[in-house]
Parts: sequence; C-alpha cells; structure tokens
Amino acid sequence: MNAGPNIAAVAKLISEPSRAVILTVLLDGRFHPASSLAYAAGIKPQTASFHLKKMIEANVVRVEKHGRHRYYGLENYEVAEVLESLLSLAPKVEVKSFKQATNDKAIRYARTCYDHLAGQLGVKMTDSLLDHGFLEHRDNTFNLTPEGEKFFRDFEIDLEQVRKKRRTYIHKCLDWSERRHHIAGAVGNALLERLIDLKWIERVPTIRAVKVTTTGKTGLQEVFNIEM
Amino acid sequence: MNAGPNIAAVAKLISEPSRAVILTVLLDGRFHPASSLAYAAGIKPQTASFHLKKMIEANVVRVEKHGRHRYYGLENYEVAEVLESLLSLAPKVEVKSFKQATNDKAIRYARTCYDHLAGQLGVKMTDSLLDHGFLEHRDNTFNLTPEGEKFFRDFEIDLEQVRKKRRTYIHKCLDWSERRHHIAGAVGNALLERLIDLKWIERVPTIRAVKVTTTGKTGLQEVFNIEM
DNA sequence: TCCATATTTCGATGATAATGGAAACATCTA
DNA sequence: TAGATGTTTCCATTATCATCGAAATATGGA
Repeated sequence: MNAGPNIAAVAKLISEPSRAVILTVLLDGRFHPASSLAYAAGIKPQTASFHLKKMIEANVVRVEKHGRHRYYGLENYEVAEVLESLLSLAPKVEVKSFKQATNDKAIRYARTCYDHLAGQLGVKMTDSLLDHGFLEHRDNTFNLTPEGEKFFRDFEIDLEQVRKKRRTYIHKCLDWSERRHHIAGAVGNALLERLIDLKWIERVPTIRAVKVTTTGKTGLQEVFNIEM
Repeated sequence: MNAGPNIAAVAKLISEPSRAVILTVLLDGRFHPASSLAYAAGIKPQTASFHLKKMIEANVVRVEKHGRHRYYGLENYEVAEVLESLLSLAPKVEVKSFKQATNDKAIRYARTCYDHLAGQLGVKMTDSLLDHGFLEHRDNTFNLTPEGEKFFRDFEIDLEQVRKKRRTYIHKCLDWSERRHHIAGAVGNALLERLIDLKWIERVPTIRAVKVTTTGKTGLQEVFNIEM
C-alpha cells in the first residue's frame, strides 16, 4: 500500500469548513476564546469546543487557561506556515459582498502572519532590510548583519531579549499573496511589536489585516524608505 | 464571517484517505492510469474515477489522454510543494511492517519529489553545487553561476533545451524529511534525468524512492564529492 | 462491425461525523 | 453561598459522502 507520513490525518483537520474558519482566524497569531471562534465560524460553542478538542489532540491547536477563560491559538509556527501554504493553493473565494472585497484587499495589503508582518508591507519591509544590507539570504533563513543589528538597536528593538526567547531567532516565511519571502521568527515578531508600539500600524478588529497609520506612513518612508 | 481564500476547499480534497494515497503516489511526478491508482488506494476503479474527477475540478490533478488510456498526474509544481509541506506536519505513520520501515528509510534516503531529486541525496547534491560555487541562493530561487553553467554543460546537460521548456527554470523546494531546500524546476528535472540516463540512480518500483547504483556511488563521489 | 479493455455515470446503501439541545462543570463575582 | 459566565460532555438527529454493483461510454484492434 503506502509508506510515509499520513497526509490525510492533517488535512482532515482542516477540511471541515467550520474548522477552516477557526484556523484562518487563528492565523493572526493571537489567542481567542472558544466563544468568539464559534461566532466567527457561525456555529454553537459546543460545536466549536468539539472541533477545538480534535485539533488540540492533533497538535495543531494549543489552549491556554486563564481563570475561567480558555484561549486558543495555533500550536506552533510550522502549523501557521503549512496553513499559509495551503492558502496559496486555495481558490480565491468569490467575492460576495463589498465588505468582503474590502477585507480581502486589506489582508493582501498588510496583515499579520501568526506573529509577524506579511502581505505587501511585510515583503516590502523585508526587501528594504535586504537592500540596506541589514539582512542577508541564507538557505531557508535570513542572517542579520552587524549593520542590521545596529539598525535594530537604533530602532529600539532589544535583540538580547529577542535572542533569549525559546524559539527560532529569525526565519523565512513564504507569502501566499505576494509569493515572496518575508522576515519571520523572533526577530520578525519583535519588529511587528515595535511597529505596533510606535503606533505606526494598528490591528484591524476581527480580521488579521493591519492598518498603516498616518504617523506610520511618514515613519516607514523615513526609516525604511517604504512608500505605502 | 470570513474573508480570503478558502482553505477548506483544498484541504477537503486531501483529507480523504483514498485521495491522500493517490496524491502520495502522484508525488513521484509521473503519470499513472486510474486503475493502478485505484489498486494502490485499495478501492474500485469507479471510486477512484470519482475522486480523480473531484481533484481535476479543483485543479489539483491533471489528466492526459493517450488513446484509450488516461494518465493522471499532479496539476503543477505548486501542488506538489503544498503536499510536501503537509507531509512535514503529518504525524509519522506508525511502522506496521518491516517492509514499510524499509520503504520509509529508502524514501528518506533518496526519492523523487514530483520531477526532481529529494531526500538526503537531493539535499546533498544541492549543497555540493552551492559549495562549488555553481549555485547561489536567491530569494525563493537559486541562481546558476557561469561556472555552474559550464559544469552542467560538461556534465552533458543541455541547458538550451532546458531553458526552452515552458516552466520555471530553477526553483527551491523544501524537503519534508531533511527540512532543507533542494534544487527543483527545469534544471532540477534535467539533473534527475541525466542521473537516470547515466544509470547512477534508478527508480524503485511502486514507491517513489530511488536507488544509487554502484556506478552511481563512484560517480557521485568523483563529480559531486558526495558520499552516499 | 464486433469484441475487449479502460473508464465513467448512475443509483442505492451505509458509514461517518457535524450539529445543537440539555445538562454538567469550572471559575469568578457579589 | 448563590448567581453569572464560559466551556465541556453526553446524546440523538441529520446531512454528507465514500463506496460499489450495474450499466453506459469510449477507444483500439481483429
């Protein structure tokens, strides 16, 4: 018959529409309560709970308890990456409403991918760092040059803190909408958080798009030489 | 509700065990008749036909008619890449038999990924080309250096022919078993075919593993400096 | 033209699993 | 301790879909 890992087992978890919606929401990298995931998927909390349990068992989703609340998120970075890769294959959804079209555009423009920037903004940011010699291509990762480290420090990102995190320091992530790599990993995450701190970008509620603020426009132009 | 492409639609195609087996077989990059795919999946031809139709409609599988035969294969390279990425997430299948364990080992050692080399051999080959300066990293692709072009010509691979093909010239592909990139695209394909022509490697029937021949061992050592 | 082979279509069956109501459970607040 | 909120467990219902027998279709060869 067949040897090798079992694709069906993973795919099955994603194949159900309700589950797919939940996972797509979780791609924003944040943790969400079961009830709001249920609402997003248009199902009852019991049903969401049922699905979440399945996905936890399969190590696709992780839960964190905080008092009477339970927050659900993706298990790890790899899951996010595989989901993103599935998105690149997925048929573009037919646009049913003006709102949906707007959302779609916003998501392609700038979004969070798990815990770092993606979309046009993410790719442009990565390109900018490469152009300035702050970043170099490695095999399936990036390398932060000494100049890059200085730049990050000047940008008030504490690389010592970032390095301490128990996760990949820096990483390449393939963008489904841009078909290009962007910066991910702890460094990518730190960059996203710094931009949010600076209020250069802000999260758009309910979807994983992010918005560039007016201050952000100027800042991105001046510091990264990016026109958004 | 939800914006963006529909993951479930793709995942659903893969989520069914029979379909997963079929797709895994097709990952060898060759085209197979429906009947043999049915046999591999342990289902009747009608059922296989049913599944194949679904997968064709979703642009995951492609069919080529030759007389009264119909040969099925993966639609394109991207599908193969997504399937490989799913494999990286998939739980390792419990080893049920000696044969299965042997197959699994063989597949991790050297296999075809769609139409080029993967596994340890594929990665080592890519590393060797990189080490010799024949290949360079680009963003999500490789670049063949002038020295590399000369090397390929000396190795009797006709790059003019390769360039003419209506497909990506050269490409990076992520290896699920090695977690490393290897060379893909038309050039990767040409390399595979040349190695088969030289009888340095040969396909193992029924599974997508390839075997390094005795001649191959010597050749790989001398030309690529690879110990297998 | 007729038969053999490969594949598909149709239709019925059966297994699987998503769903939500009811109720239990856990945790926080008053 | 009682009530409120969020979540899970149990269970019955229902919808979906993989499966295969039977028959139709397509193609090549005799």
